[in-house]
Amino acid sequence: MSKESNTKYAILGLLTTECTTGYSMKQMIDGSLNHFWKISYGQIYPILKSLVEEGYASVRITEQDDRPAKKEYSITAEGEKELQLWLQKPLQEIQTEKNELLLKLFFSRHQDVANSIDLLDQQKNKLQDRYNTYMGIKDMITTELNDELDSVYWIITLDYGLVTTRAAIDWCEDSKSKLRDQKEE
Amino acid sequence: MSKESNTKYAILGLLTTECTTGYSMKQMIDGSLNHFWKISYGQIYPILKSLVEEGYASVRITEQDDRPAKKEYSITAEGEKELQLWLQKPLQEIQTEKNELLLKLFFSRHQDVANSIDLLDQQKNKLQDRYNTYMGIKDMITTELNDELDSVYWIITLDYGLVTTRAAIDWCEDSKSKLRDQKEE
DNA sequence: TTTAACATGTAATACGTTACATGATTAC
DNA sequence: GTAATCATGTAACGTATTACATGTTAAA
Repeated sequence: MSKESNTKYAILGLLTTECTTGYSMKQMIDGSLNHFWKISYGQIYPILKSLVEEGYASVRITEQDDRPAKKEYSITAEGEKELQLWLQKPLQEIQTEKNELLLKLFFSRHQDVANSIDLLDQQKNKLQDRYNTYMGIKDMITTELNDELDSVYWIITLDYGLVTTRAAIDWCEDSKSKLRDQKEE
Repeated sequence: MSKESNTKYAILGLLTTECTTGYSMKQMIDGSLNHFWKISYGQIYPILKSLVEEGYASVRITEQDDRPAKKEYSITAEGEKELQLWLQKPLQEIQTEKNELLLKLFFSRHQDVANSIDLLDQQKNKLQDRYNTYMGIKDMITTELNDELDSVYWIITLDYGLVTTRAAIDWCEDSKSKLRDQKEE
């Protein structure tokens, strides 16, 4: 049983949105799926090709007056069926996500506490930036797209980023306190 | 500028603990670093070899009466210096962690809401199991190892797992409510 | 005797990124 | 003219997993 990657389904799913070209998919992923998925052109184009070969998508080349020609992909009936099957398939085990900060802290026993606190501050800043970005997107969705039926799912996925990032930010502060307390002892 | 992997430093760091063999490192990682790092034998043994070649570690073969012979590694002065440098190096950018559930939810607009709720329940159960495991380890550390100086860092890394998992569990419930609300409309 | 735990290692494969390569069109 | 955006693609490389391969010792 191979641990089949979901990347293929990310592309297939994007074919059900307004994304029809490899280029626009990349933009969509970098923009809206950014906090839970990423993908490079080095994967997108070969996967699109293979989706056509498998019968899950079709292509046609569209000439444009004002832009370079593009390949427009659309999902086939078979592709939609395949997507449905994947959506209904049970989730795989949650994989451990590597965390550089935690790895460093784990080996920081003989290290100066000041350095650990500095690392925690670095992380907190990065997390705070991320949090603000998500908040900005959420505001945009709730004010501009409140009528869209789809927006519930957008909000849900964004909220995941927000709540877990918030928890991580608070943890940074907590951990700094713990380290300062220990220093005094 | 290559995006140098931290895996080498995970091994180097383990050499500062009671772990001296590839086998015991694997156990340690699967046990105690489990929520923020993982590694396979296919990486451990080649990396240990390369650490020796780089002068960061040394080996000796130890025969045992009751067990198969093992290779015991120790960190060298140079290795410790290298580890220090890494500990003090600024954190890389936080990478986006792929999340199968969020990917599925993002493409669930035309899907039956019941299926989305089912996926959220699956995730919640997995998260709850994980949370309980972390709690068990934390109890063990706080009751049995409270005297150890090192325990602060263990607690901190564990707490990260606890607070982010807790946040994710709550998010699952929230999201289920949101989907149910929308269904009624 | 056979299973589990201890112990080490390599080869094939999968997955993903980055660099490379090309070229059109638009806006400054 | 030149930078930015649009647009597609491949080759080389890095990273990590899995399967394969081997063997010891202890406990049931």
